[in-house]
Amino acid sequence: MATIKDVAKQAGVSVATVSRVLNDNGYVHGNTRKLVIEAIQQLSYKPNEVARSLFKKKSRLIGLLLPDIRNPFFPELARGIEDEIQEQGYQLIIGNIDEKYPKEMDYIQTFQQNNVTGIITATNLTGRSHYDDLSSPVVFLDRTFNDHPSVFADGIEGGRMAASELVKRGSKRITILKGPAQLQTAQDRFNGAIAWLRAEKVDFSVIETSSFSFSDAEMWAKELFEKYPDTDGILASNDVVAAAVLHEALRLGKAIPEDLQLIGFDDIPLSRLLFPPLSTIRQPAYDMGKEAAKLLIRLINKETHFEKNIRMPVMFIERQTTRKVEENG
Amino acid sequence: MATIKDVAKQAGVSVATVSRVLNDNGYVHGNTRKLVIEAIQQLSYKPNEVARSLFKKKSRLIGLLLPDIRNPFFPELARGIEDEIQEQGYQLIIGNIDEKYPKEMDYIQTFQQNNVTGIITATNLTGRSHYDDLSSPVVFLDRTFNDHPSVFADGIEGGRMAASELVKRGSKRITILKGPAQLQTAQDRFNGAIAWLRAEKVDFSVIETSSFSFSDAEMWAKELFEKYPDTDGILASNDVVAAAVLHEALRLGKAIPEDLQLIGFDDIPLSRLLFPPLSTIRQPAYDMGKEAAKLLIRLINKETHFEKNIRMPVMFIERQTTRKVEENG
DNA sequence: ACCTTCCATGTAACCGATTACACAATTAAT
DNA sequence: ATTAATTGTGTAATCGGTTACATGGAAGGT
Repeated sequence: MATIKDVAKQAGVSVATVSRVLNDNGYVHGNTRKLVIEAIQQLSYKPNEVARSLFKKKSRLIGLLLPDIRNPFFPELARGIEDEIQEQGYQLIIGNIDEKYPKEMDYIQTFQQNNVTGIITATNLTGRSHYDDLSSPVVFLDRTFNDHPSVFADGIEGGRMAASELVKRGSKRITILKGPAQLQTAQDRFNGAIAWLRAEKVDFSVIETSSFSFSDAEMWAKELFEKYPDTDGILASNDVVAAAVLHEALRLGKAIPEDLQLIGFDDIPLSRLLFPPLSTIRQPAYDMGKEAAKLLIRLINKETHFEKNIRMPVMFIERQTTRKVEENG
Repeated sequence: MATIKDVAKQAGVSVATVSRVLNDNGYVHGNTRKLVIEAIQQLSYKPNEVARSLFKKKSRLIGLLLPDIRNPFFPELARGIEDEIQEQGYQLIIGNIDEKYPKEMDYIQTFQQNNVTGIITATNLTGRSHYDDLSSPVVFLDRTFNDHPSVFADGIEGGRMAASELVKRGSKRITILKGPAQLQTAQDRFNGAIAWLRAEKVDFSVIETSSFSFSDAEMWAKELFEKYPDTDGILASNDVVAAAVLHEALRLGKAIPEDLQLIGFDDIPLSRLLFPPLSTIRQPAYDMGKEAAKLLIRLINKETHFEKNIRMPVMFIERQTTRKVEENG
């Protein structure tokens, strides 16, 4: 790889001049600039980002912290982020945390050692302020944390929407699968739903759950149909859980959506591939990623006067686990 | 952030000595070492990886090139890689290529500018040798390319296995969805299947396809059942395509697996969530990621005498789109 | 006692960029 | 014409590490 010195020699100028044309600052004579550009092309020179980063104390790297990229919601976020930052010349370093505090600390540490210029975190460990004394800006994605900048979907509205769509389509005895207690986003959905159901005086029951894993969800699905065999509308804590409920319902011979309606949450790619295709409350994951990236870049550029906490709209996606409004009970 | 100079001053030694204890090389007196270690802890000093990388011309970063992280097969690979390299203190930079050559070139460029110490690529652009003159080692994952180091699943055996399982369970008129022509892995599966079917003189037909996308697959599924309405065993080019076929078959009222058996390929997380859960040929994606990472690290460390082209075994995962062997034909 | 070898440590060059500062040449202003 | 401001370029310090080399003292061999 050619260095800035090689370019300088080739163009017959000093490295400072080369650097000036590279960064387009300071004074450079037109002819000199041409010579330098030619030299750069001839040597197909690309500046060494590491050297830059060392001097500037800022790289073009952005760190992304996720619970687990295998969870189908996160690739969407990651891709949204990447598409946005890539245009600005940034790169993504990812770290899977598995809800483990030491891993999170480790990654934050390493990110800093690598001079990352910003961090986006979608992890769920709360109550610790390990994000407070970082030199680089941090954006919280799919969660909020104190008054830190954040991008999140409107879970309360989502819960309300799910409940009302179910009732509007004729369900009378709703069962809600309450998501993990430590996840604010899951609680928002739950609270949004029960607030609406109470206000509307609709009968409902609750099954407590503690994870989003499919195999756990299979158990809760069984529990659900044992405890509340005559429920006719289920609000799952997310789409993976909804898939498990759907399985169990079909296994029990329930007609969906005729006997039983079901709404998930997230709209992961899987949801439309289920049978019947799952009605769900969509979080715009890809766009949330994009927004988080935009927000982060604004923070990096020290812009002012922009919204630092972005609530993204959710949307009811009507598929075939809910009935048509016309045919409601 | 404290620097090595701060540590040196605090411990009353030179930076060289600090560096020696950090890297555990050269001579350092026991007492001096203790002083340095204390200073490091007091200042909670962490070496700046950027400075290291600049001098060594090698970072602790590994580049990963993928078609699209949203495709459910790739998060598994990525996670396998990450778990392996993370133990060795490496970080992952990811790039989504979308099968676009300029994007691939861009990322390779940027990786080099960042001194990545190795690259793992799971992209599908062939016929160009843009990997030939890189200074860092490259591992091809889920594909092979000339004699470059690679990790891949045994597609030929997978195709053979899928065909034979279908026939063993009673299917007589097989239809094969032939995957995209430019993907070697897809062709291997196809060739493995038809070779076996021909040898066994089993009747089969072929539907040509050109992508792995679900919406395209919905069309091919329709085409399939129009052209070959009496097929009783389908071999899909992967699990996403299988999901589309499953939808169409259920829509047409086929009894699965009684009237029609179906086998996918990959075993993505979705597959067990389909209804009925999909029988498939499993590629050990997570382990393939791990193996690729191990292989890359061996190359980085310039080890010798190890296998540079690793063929991973595939496995038939029996779920409910195939019949039991006992109840066959 | 003298020479060699091993230890222990420090000084300074180096990695490849950016930029403060110095200086010369040109242009503008009075 | 003289001074001031602008333009163009180079030298060298700097970022934070690693390591080649130099140096000096202690230990070992004859």
